[in-house]
Amino acid sequence: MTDRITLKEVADAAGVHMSTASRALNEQTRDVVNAETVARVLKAARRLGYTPNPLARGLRTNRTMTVGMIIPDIENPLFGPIIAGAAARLGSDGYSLLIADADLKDQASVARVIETLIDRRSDGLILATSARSDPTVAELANRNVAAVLVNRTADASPLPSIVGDDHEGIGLVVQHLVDMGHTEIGHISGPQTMSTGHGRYQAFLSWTQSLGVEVAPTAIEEAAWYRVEAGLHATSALLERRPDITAIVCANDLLAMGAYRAVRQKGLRVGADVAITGYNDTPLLDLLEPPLTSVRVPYRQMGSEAAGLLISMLSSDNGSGSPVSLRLTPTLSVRGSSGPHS
Amino acid sequence: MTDRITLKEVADAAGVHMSTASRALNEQTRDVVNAETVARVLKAARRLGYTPNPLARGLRTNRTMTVGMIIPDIENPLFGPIIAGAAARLGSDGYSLLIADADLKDQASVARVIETLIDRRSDGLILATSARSDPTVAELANRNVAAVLVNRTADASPLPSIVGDDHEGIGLVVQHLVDMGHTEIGHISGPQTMSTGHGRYQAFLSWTQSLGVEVAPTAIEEAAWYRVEAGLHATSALLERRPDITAIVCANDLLAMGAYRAVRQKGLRVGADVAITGYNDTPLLDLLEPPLTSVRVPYRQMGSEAAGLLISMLSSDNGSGSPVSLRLTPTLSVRGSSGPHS
DNA sequence: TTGAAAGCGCTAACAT
DNA sequence: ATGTTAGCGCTTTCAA
Repeated sequence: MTDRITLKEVADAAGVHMSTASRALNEQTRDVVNAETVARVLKAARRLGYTPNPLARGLRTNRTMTVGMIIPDIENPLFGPIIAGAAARLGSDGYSLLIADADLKDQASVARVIETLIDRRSDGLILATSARSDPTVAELANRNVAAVLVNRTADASPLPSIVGDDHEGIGLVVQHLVDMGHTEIGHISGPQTMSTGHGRYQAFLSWTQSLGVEVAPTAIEEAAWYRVEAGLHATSALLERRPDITAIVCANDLLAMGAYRAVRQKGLRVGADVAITGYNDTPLLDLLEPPLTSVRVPYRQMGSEAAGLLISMLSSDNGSGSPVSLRLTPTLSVRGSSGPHS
Repeated sequence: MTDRITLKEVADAAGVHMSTASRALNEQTRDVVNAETVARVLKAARRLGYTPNPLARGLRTNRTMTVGMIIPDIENPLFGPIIAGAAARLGSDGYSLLIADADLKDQASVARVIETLIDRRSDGLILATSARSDPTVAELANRNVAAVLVNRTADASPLPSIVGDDHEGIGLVVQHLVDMGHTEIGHISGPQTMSTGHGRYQAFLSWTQSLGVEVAPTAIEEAAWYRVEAGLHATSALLERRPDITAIVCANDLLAMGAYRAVRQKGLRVGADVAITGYNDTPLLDLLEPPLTSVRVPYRQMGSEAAGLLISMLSSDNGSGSPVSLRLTPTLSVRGSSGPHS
């Protein structure tokens, strides 16, 4: 690569000492320097194409202006918007985003990846990985690492989190199904080890109860993973047991895809015979026949807010004002898969 | 964060000088040091939990062990696997991945993002953005920045690239359609400003010709963007003009989704009346009715190969052995959308 | 085989 | 308002 201009060269070109050039270039300390000098330094810097060496600066200031993000499996379409939102917010504050993807099934890999990011001297971490009981969350808090959870959270997490409001989201779904005249409503829950799976399950119980919909334990089936196949099996089991069910609330879109298949395998029609709803409003699933009714979560904003929260944690010199977790409000995209009770 | 152990502390603990500790810790120079001393230093380092400060090291060595990656729009599901593949390969070689997403429609934003990555002293760059004529590609080459193009390439690119073999992929599709008895085959091409759009278009012409399928210019329609709506409009226009067409090769899956709609709007059945094929084999689209026939590109491998190529460029002390571009072989996923000619 | 010393480029006390 | 100085933690000559 081209040889880089150093601060000293800029200073020489401007006829001032290095430290004066440093002060002139730094917004914080600029006002201490003679205005005319500042102009001269800035001009020289621009002319020479000076860009500060972040390593030298970081070595001195002990900040890298880098944030690490751990993604469980980056191929999940969920994370694109989260990354994009975080990257944009970080970039506008001068931070860069270090990405590491870890295999969630392999706890050791998660730990290793986190260590890498810390060893890199990331100023803070954004975690998209956590299960409800995740030892690393507590450990990071203990080690006093600045970190934020996004999308999922841990039980009684010592780390702040930005998540979707699952209670609200499931409420929209259940309310909608009730409005459509359904009374026999089932639930394909996500894994109860994840906050989303657990939260949506609890929300389902809570809303059906408060809306006066009776839900027997037989109307609920847990999927072990967020996968199409798991949704297929769970729904098959559910329909076998409870053929009277006319609407199924799925804990996410992949499970809903499995439910589509199961319903069809039973010779029933999605939407007309059995209403199905998803969660996440994954792109392209509105192209299905029938298009999937799903809860839209503002994932891009989620990434952005997580970054913002972390930045505020990093820049609060005082330890005051403990950072506040956020619960983002979802909306319901009503489509053909959730027809009226016939 | 916790106070970090420095090399000096390790050296003191081991009762040697800092420079000896440095040599003992570095694989390259370890053999210069007394074996017993090495053991003592390593033990001390492990006991104290020493991790080298990458900023100090980078400042000294002028390498950050960081690679920057520019993504056009990270929300495109294409890039998840590419990122994952690259991150894995880089990680195993001690590199970290800096991600920046740029708005492709905004050339200035692309340039800004690239500068950020360079200013960060990334050792090299992976670009997933380039159009066929992209000034930044030439500029990077001129500036002698180590960089690799992935997924797309530029015309006569001075930078090596890892892309899918579009000629091969379209060949699989056309051959398949011919096998199914189709003789009136149309093409919804991608934007000709992108190498994928152009390459697949050329491949379509080439394969139809060599397989003896006559293709009038009226059988081809260009979509201005890779979007569902563009596919819808283009396909509508195509079918309006050429109602005799029984098979449509789409330049990517989103365009194919638009084609589904257009075909249905004409009161025709996808698969039975008009065969449709896509490109990319986007997850979940096999769940459509009918499931989409599409060309599968090994995107994860693509990311991995790109990283590997860049690493080899970075570590070749000699300027010899110019890096070799790669063209990865795709496969065809045949599904219900490409039925036989009836 | 090991130690001493310099310096990568920057910031921040301290001095003027 | 500006210059002097020290030092962040490391690698790497040069000496011993």
